[in-house]
Amino acid sequence: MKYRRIPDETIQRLPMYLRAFSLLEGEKELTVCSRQLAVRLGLNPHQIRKDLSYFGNFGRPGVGYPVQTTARRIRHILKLDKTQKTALVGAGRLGTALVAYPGFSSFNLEIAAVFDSDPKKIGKKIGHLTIESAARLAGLKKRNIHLAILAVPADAAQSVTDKLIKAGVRGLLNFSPGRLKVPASVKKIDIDLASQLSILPYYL
Amino acid sequence: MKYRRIPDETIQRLPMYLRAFSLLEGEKELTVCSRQLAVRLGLNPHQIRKDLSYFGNFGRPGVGYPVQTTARRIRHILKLDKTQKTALVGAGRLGTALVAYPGFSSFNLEIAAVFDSDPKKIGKKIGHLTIESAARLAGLKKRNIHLAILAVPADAAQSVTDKLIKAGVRGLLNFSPGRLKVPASVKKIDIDLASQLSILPYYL
DNA sequence: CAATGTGAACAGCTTCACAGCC
DNA sequence: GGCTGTGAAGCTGTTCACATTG
Repeated sequence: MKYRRIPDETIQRLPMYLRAFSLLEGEKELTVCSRQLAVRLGLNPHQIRKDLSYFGNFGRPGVGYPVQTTARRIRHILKLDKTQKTALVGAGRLGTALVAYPGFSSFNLEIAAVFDSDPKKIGKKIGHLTIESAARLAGLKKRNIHLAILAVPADAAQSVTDKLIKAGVRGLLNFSPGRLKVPASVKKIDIDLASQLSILPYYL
Repeated sequence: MKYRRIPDETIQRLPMYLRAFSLLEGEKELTVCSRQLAVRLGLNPHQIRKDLSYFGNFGRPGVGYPVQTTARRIRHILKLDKTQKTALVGAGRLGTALVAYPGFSSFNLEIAAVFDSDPKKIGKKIGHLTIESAARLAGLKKRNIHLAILAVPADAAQSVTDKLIKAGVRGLLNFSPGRLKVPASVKKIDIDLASQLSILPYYL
């Protein structure tokens, strides 16, 4: 396939594909076809084939997709073949829940540091991590941490973000509501819990 | 404007608009034009005008949008002009964090009941709510609760969902990964934390 | 003159149809 | 015959230009 820009939507579906392929790996399946995958994931087989084809020829006509190879290749594309360290800023209830969240490890994601600005929290432990002062954010670059999760109150979000970016963070998962300005070189994903929930009543 | 189907994306932006208009209400602004709003929200003025125009004539040419009226109308469209009660299923760390989450109330959203299947947790309190047995989910209809947040482990998600739907729930905010089958009459929004985070390394 | 509302142009993603391969 | 990969068609959402209104 000649080069075409890969849609963001395709990237967003890759973790779903990876999860499915990992499961199939565990089930010792050797190959899987787009039709079976589509049933498992509740989407269209054409979509799956198109998505995977953006990255080269994953499958073999007449056979399907080799489970192990494809899993490996998706992991590689998402850069999840090595553990990705993430910093968490905000050791409130949401932050604490995220540290304990069991879903990250299967994607090779690891929360490797926790920061908070509240002096009373600094030095305390969450799981096996010690809460550090926000002043130490600048050290992230040396620790090779380039991803961060933002779980701080809205009024602190922008200033923390600025510090993170100065410290070399280039990917941000933002739980705080409202607008967060980041340079184009930084990828930001917003999860606004209240907005998401407030959409539901509309459909009642 | 003659009737046209309203894009889902437009609905998804309404909470953002509502938040902005609520803020402006607090600032005692009387009107606001799409250009100002666009700057505040970091998007395109055309987009805002198009979005709002789906619901009738909100604004006045030459003037802008009346802050209070528009806020009220968006609240009405989203059915947030009355408090919307939500059930939370899963009193783990994530569930606990959600009960305490401060962002819901400004949208008139209220977590009004908490359920868990662990007998050790039942009867305990989270904030001012008492954790109830999952067996009591069937009573949601009588309590006039039609929305639910699902924060249970993946393997319990489908069976809980089936119970919720039997109990009359018609809107679901789902935090569990993997596919959840719901009838077309039920609106489901998925928040897959691990998938979201695992997209970030791709862009590094 | 300022700003909305909207048909139309545009862009991007999804679905389709089928050629090519196993 | 079964299944992938892909150009093309179809569809949906965004951006634009401008007529219209205050």
